[in-house]
Amino acid sequence: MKEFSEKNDYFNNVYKIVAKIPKGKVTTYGLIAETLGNKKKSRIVGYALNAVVDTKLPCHRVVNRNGELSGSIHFPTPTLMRELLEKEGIKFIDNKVPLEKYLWKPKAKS
DNA sequence: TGACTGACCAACA
DNA sequence: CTGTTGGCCAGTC
Repeated sequence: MKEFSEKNDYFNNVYKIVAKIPKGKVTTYGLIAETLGNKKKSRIVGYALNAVVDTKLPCHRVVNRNGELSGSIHFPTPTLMRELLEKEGIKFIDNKVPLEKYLWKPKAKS
């Protein structure tokens, strides 16, 4: 049985942070991973969103380091991700998000 | 049980 | 600039 150890809840940490992303802002996998510990875990962040089916998580606000919607391919429709972000007031540039404007920094602790 | 895969990132040739 | 390699963790076959 899995205990409630924080080390085992790496996914949980990701969900918590992603769920806290304010509207009209975006964050990156690497940034979340770095906040949790190391950037090398960035893979786990992306994997967490795919492994767990939780529509409550604004996964569309999570982009890669380059601001590209790499996760959009896993959405019901590849354009859904962009539509949601645009609806929140985010302007796309070359099919990417200008992180300098909309980048939101997650906090390690609530 | 062991090996492969995956929504990433950074360094190196 | 492109291609390859290493690193992390969890889930699936």
